Amino acid sequence: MKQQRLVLVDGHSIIFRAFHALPLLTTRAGQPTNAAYGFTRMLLKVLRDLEPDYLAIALDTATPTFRHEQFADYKANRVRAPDELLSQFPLVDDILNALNIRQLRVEGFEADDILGALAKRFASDEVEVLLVSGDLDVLQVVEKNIHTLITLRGASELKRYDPEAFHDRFGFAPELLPDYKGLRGDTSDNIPGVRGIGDKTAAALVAKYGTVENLLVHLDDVQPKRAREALQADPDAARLGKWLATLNLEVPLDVSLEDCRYQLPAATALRELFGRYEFTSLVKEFAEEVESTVEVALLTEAGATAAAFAELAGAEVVAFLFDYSPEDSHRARGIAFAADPQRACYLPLSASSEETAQTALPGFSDCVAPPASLQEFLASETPKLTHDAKSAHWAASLLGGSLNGVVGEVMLASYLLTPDRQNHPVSEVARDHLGLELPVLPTGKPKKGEPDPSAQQRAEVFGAAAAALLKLHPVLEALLDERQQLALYREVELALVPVLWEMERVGVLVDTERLTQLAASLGADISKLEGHIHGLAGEAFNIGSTQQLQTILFEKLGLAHGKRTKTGYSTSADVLDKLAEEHEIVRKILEYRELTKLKSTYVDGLLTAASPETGRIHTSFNQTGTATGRLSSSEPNLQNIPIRTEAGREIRAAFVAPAGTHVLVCADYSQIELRVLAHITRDPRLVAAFANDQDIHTDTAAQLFAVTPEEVTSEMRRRAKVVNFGIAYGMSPRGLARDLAISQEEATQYILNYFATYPGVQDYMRDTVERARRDGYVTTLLNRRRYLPDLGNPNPRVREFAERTAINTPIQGTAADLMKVAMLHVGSALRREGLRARTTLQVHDELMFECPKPELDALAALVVESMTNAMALEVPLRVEVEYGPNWKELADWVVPAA
DNA sequence: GGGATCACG
DNA sequence: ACGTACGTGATCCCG
Repeated sequence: MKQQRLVLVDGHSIIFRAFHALPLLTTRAGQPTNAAYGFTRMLLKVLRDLEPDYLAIALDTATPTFRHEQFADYKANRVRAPDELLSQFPLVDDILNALNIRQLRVEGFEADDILGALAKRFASDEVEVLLVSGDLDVLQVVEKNIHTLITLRGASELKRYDPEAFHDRFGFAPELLPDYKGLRGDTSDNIPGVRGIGDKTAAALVAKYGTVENLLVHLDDVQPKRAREALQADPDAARLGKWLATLNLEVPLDVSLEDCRYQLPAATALRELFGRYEFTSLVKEFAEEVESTVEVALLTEAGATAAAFAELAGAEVVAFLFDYSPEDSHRARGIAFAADPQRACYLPLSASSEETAQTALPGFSDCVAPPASLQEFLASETPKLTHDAKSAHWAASLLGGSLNGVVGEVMLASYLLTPDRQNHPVSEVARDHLGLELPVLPTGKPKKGEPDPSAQQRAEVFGAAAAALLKLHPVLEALLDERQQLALYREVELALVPVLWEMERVGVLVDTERLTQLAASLGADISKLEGHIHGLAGEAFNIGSTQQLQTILFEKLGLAHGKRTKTGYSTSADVLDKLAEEHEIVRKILEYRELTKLKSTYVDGLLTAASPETGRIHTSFNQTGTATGRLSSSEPNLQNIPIRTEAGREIRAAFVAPAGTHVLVCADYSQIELRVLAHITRDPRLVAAFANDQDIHTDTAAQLFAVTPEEVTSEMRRRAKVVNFGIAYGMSPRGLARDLAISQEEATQYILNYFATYPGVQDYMRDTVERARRDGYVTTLLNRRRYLPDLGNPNPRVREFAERTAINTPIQGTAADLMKVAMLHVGSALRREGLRARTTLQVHDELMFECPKPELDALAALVVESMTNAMALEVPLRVEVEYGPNWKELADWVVPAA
């Protein structure tokens, strides 16, 4: 039988070598990766070159070893590893787990000891052992069936030592290495050695006398004289040095050869792993053999186009991508589709009639309406894959048709796999998961006079991308399946797309006249304030410039400055609030800030966004924009319309229902995050408070201040509310102290009281962080996942931030899961009941509807039912419904008497 | 294009 | 001694 091969790697020594040999690479997010990358490369090289049957990695532990206990100076000269290196150990851990490599750690022993011990234990004529290290120490166990490979030149090459190679280099037997090292010392381990004996002498002495002990017996004969005197002066140095350099082979480690049997995971998993850490070249190395090119047909005449669509009718699944025009992000100037990964078609589409030819492709400005065959294809139930289905709904609609049959969406699948990514372009997702380099259009704006990329170029790029979707989507689904996220993907995210599309399509009605009046009155107030402020300052200046404002406030007027920013002293509202008593100008500036913000962002912004024909605003609900699973809203953002100040609420008055015929209906989840917290923590008191429908802040206040609920004052309740609020963010005593304007000691006491009251919450915080550190990620109720590599970051600020994120994400993310499910339920209930009411906005814990007046009670009942029963938690969910003519004047809806 | 500021949950 | 909660997006200024 062929000799089996066991490879044992000294993890730390390779990681250190890699760190120092490679420039400081980082991910886009700033996580250093050079050591993890170099280490991974080395492992892959070992796997490829050595083809081990068995493989394990030994690692040092943080605890001191028996060597430290015996010799305080052992490795005492080592400087602490830099943060950039320490922060990479969690990555290495994750990589080893993902590669399925057995990790060996034994407290009190070094990786070297483990390598030596296992080598001796398993080496035989049946099993060859290869030790891989960056240190020479392991060479001492080299023998017939134990060879070692030592890194050369950083970590890119390995030199192999068998007994002969060892003898060639050192001139004595491998087992005498500790004797040699004991004599000459080792500066890197702070082994002193015998003063006056260096490399050459030590090697000669060991070659002649063998062990240190034998050498000391024959001390009188030792030549040269210098060495003899050195040994006579300090014989213990040699004994100690040898002892330190000798591997301890008595490692208590229960591991069998079979435990280490090794098989590299599938290429798909490797690409996902390497993609996560942006090891782009490794992703490429594990790329599938990609067909050289995709054959793309540019459809320019009706016959070929009709034939191409006819062919799709019977396809199992068709991938398509719209090519959007830069002027109007929802209008398509072309569509690419593919039913076969090697062949794609691209159909240029004309600009709509009211537009000029400038958005049309060169040579195609005379195209008329899109062909009926395209409309039929999009509207058909033919199973379709695309990248961004909601935008595709828009495009199909602008083409005068509709879209059906979407069964897969690469953007959403990629989002669930890596929610931290800022965007999910097909080209990057394909690179990460297929190792496929897709062609891209020339970057940057075309220079003046140059035409846009030609239709042919666009056809190549979009055709190749559409074809890639056919291969990409199954890979993403397989990864989602492994992570148990298929249900979340298909039944929540994918199902939500048409709901969001419908909300965007319907839009919200704004009262543009009211906004215009508001613009005028704000404008007048602002210019009055401006004059007043300039007068108080004694000169005209730009109040909107923080730099000019700093000069006026802190230099000219000599007001006390607070915290610094990168560019000078802060003029933020919390700093100005503290100065408000000092000088009238400060109060006026705060007022000016409030009004200019309202006017520019909201009044003017909303007027620009409103359609001149319909008065409606069609925001975009971004489904892949947050790391927690929430939606975001943009162009314009309708999730941050003012509510906290009286002037701000005037903006809400401009969000209206069609006058006379409709009402706005707003449905809010009450205390959604605290209910989720109660569910996740199962904390008895928290659960009971919600089960009994108590006022949670009053309940908390009663506990924090040790009074009965009746004795809770409004101030106590306010403070308890701040505490409850902060808990979900992993607040610190300092943050709480600042928010409540109390001492840190007092804040600490509040938090201690809180945890004493709700011990389940404290357990949750501890357990969540601990588990996240172990797994590398946190999850929500529906198994949404967020990776938190910074949990191992040695910088306390960075690490603690990650810890708070670990605490907050399951809470915020579960609430987001709940709301998404509720929206789906509401959507199907509206359809089932045949109501004309429409969902128009979602603001995280709130849904807004535009409702025909006669449907008010039916809608409200339906919404309460759908939202309340979205998921069954340990605590009941409560929903409050209000209605009115606009978003400011709302009245409570109550269940009508039967 | 980045930083400061401020609107929301 | 040091910076503060978690998650977003829009606007303005300024280099």
